[in-house]
Amino acid sequence: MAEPLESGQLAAYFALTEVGSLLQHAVEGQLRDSGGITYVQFQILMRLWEANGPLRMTDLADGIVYSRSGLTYQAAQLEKAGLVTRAPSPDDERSTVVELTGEGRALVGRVLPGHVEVVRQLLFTPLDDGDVRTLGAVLGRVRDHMRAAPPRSARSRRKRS
Amino acid sequence: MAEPLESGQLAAYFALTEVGSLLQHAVEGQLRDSGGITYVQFQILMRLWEANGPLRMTDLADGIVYSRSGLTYQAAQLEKAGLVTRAPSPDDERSTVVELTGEGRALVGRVLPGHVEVVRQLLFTPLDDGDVRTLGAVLGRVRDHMRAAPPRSARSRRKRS
DNA sequence: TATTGTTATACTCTATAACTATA
DNA sequence: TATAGTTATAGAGTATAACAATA
Repeated sequence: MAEPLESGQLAAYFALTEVGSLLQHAVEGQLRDSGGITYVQFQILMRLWEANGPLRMTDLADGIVYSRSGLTYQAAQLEKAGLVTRAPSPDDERSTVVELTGEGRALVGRVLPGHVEVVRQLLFTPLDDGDVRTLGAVLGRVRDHMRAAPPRSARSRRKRS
Repeated sequence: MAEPLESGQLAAYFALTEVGSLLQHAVEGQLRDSGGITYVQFQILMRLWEANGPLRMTDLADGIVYSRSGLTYQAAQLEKAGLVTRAPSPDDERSTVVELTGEGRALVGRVLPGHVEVVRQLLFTPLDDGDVRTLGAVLGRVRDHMRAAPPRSARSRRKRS
């Protein structure tokens, strides 16, 4: 174990981290300027937006790598900003369900186009359709692999099944 | 402007962000456990390690998206930990040159194999050589494009030419 | 005057542990 | 006893602006 990566692997790894980093910073700037929200908050709002309905805190936490207290903090911020509501779940009194307000939905609608534009210009401008398909396929495979083998940090409370 | 992304683009974008995020978290855990350093600190050490000699603060800042004061802070942390030295440049008295100490070099040597192993297991296990080549080529093109068109945040002091 | 870097400050974010309440 | 979530606290990281020194 612990042989060095091949140079091709190293190049791919470095390119991936640099692209991810530059993209994230550009996106963070756009989100701050156009909506006054952070990237984490945007992720939370997007999950709620996609869900098109209320989600439990636990469901929100899955996929967004995060401590539970951190999520509570962010949910409180978003609630203060009037973008989401929190209420006890009818099904399970222990759970809190979070839902997008009209204002939250409006904010996503206002912010998303610019977000998409940044991503398009930075990420997709130099790629043709074949590149995009390939990229999606390869990274999709990697993502599935990562999800299946979650060594995350072996530090959090046992998650799910 | 502001048309939605094609679904293929969206899939590629989501896969990229999720892979980047999961990978970064896994790597952060490994760096903390094996070397007691953060990812940012690791990036700084790696740049110095690759440079194989002293670098000015400004050179260090390039490539690591970062405010200058943030870099000063991290360099101070690394100096306190005995991993780097800082000294005024002989060429330009305004500049500070940062250099890896023996201890810093040893730390990189100690941490890098495990780092590589995490990356290999998470990122490269599900990929064959062709995938890796393609991924590196496509992302390399994106990276070059991003470097050329740096809208970063149009907020920092003008950088370079 | 422009550039390099540091400092002071204030704020945001994050994690850990302790705690409450429900299943 | 286990699970869902919150709170308290404390620390690390970041950015902005003001600053000093050199080119």
